[in-house]
Amino acid sequence: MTDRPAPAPRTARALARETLTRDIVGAARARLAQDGPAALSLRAVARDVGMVSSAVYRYFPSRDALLTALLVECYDELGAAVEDAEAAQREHGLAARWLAACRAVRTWSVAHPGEFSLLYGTPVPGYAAPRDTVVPATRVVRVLVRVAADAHDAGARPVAPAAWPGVDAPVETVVARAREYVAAEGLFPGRAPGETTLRVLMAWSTLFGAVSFELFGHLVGSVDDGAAWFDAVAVRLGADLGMAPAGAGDGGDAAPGRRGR
Amino acid sequence: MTDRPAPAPRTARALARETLTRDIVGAARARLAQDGPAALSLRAVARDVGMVSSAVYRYFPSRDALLTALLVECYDELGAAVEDAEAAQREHGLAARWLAACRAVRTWSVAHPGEFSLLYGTPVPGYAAPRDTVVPATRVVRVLVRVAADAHDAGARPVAPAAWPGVDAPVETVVARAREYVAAEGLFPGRAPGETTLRVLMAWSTLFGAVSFELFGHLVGSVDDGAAWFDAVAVRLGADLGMAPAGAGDGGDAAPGRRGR
DNA sequence: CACCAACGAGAGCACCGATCTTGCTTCGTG
DNA sequence: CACGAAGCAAGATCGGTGCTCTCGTTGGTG
Repeated sequence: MTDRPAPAPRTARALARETLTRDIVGAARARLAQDGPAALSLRAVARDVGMVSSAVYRYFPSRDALLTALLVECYDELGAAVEDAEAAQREHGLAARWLAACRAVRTWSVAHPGEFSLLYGTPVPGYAAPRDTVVPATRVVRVLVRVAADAHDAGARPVAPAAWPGVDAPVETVVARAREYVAAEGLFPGRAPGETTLRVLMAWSTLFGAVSFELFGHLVGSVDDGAAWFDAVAVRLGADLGMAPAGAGDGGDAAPGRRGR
Repeated sequence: MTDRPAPAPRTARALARETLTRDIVGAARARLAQDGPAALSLRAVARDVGMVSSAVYRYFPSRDALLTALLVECYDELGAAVEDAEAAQREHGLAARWLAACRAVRTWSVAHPGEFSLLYGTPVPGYAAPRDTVVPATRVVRVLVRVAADAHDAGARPVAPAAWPGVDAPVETVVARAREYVAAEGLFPGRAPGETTLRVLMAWSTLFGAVSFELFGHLVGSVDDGAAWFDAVAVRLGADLGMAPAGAGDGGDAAPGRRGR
């Protein structure tokens, strides 16, 4: 929780423990990538590392703890992939950053379907994600918020829909908690508008849904080229946030809302 | 596959088989609702119906077959719920129909989280959904397409985004297969526009993502009121399709696209 | 050096899906 | 009506799982 500088594991035992722990996680990672989270058997990973199942319990108190370690590792890997992809486009404008971040989500997920299932699929029956996982889990959406914040700074505004009968809750209260979090983390210059905040959360839901549908086969017969489909989705999500590519329309990096109000 | 009229199970044996099969599915359904699909044990449902595990294999050749039966039952239940909700609003305009269909997706899913996990969660490791499941699985998206088609008929047009650099595939080809399906099923009067088709698929992905995030806890800390959050999402998805509630704006049931082109 | 904690191995528990054999009941038909 | 065939439930069995316990052994340290 606080500082854990890992002060040079002198003893051979501590060193062996560290490497063995990594070996176990690595073997579990391999099985996860191959068979998915539901088929991840503690005994199988024990065999893979040449141990007996009971010996693994010296390193992880339960199968759930091993799952948690994989969870944070995968969350961090995906988060880093998205962060790096976005950062690499920092010179190429908001649209390029948004598109790169979105594409990174799909790229990593398609390359790691088993890990994706672990992160975002059906939770394991009796398993409740511990606190350690929530911070790495937010890295992706933080990138999306940051790009949206810069777009907002550049003048991008999502179009607020007209009032629909029977839908009365104002946007600001729907995403009140999200706005508090964004403010507390300093992700937005000033106070994040409710409409933008909602659209980012919505975009994240859409990205996840699109990847999930593609990976789990809910789009067979409707979409052939997953990458092209995802690009089209990402472009529209960006446009819905008020973004426009550089050189399009009025020449600004971000176009203002498509209709005044 | 062909006609299977189930010609009045005369014999007591066939009747007992039918009721027992229903009992097994019912018990499995109860366990599914309580513990989720991963914890669905064939032995447990056998105990619930007062049988030995091996006896269940007289009725279902494997656990996967039982899962398939549950799958089609749940797909049909969700599909019927969405169809009924939409049909009930047929007199109240397109926006009301769209909102009702969207809400029905969430309502059923929140009421049946275990079943939702089975339908849309991580696929069971070695399980591949058989052909019997694809038709019931499409009922929800068919409703969405039908409402979008009627909205298109009334003049609703989604806004096509500006061209983004690096994204070149035209919309029509991205959703070509979906358009073929829609045309073959006669869901759209005339040929469905690519932009509308894509937006419907996108909306379905968003609805699924929003429900999934809420059910699996990916929104804790960001959204408190799941129903209000979902309403806000559904409204924007409808607006992105070009819909507007009756009486809003120019008074039409569906407003034309918010910006010319 | 002597002690103790960490360690790996093995046996064992309860549970799982799936298969096979063994009798018993019921059905349809000669 | 009777008898064979088919359907049926039960039990044993097999390999697998997560997890706990008890052993020797080994490594680090007072």
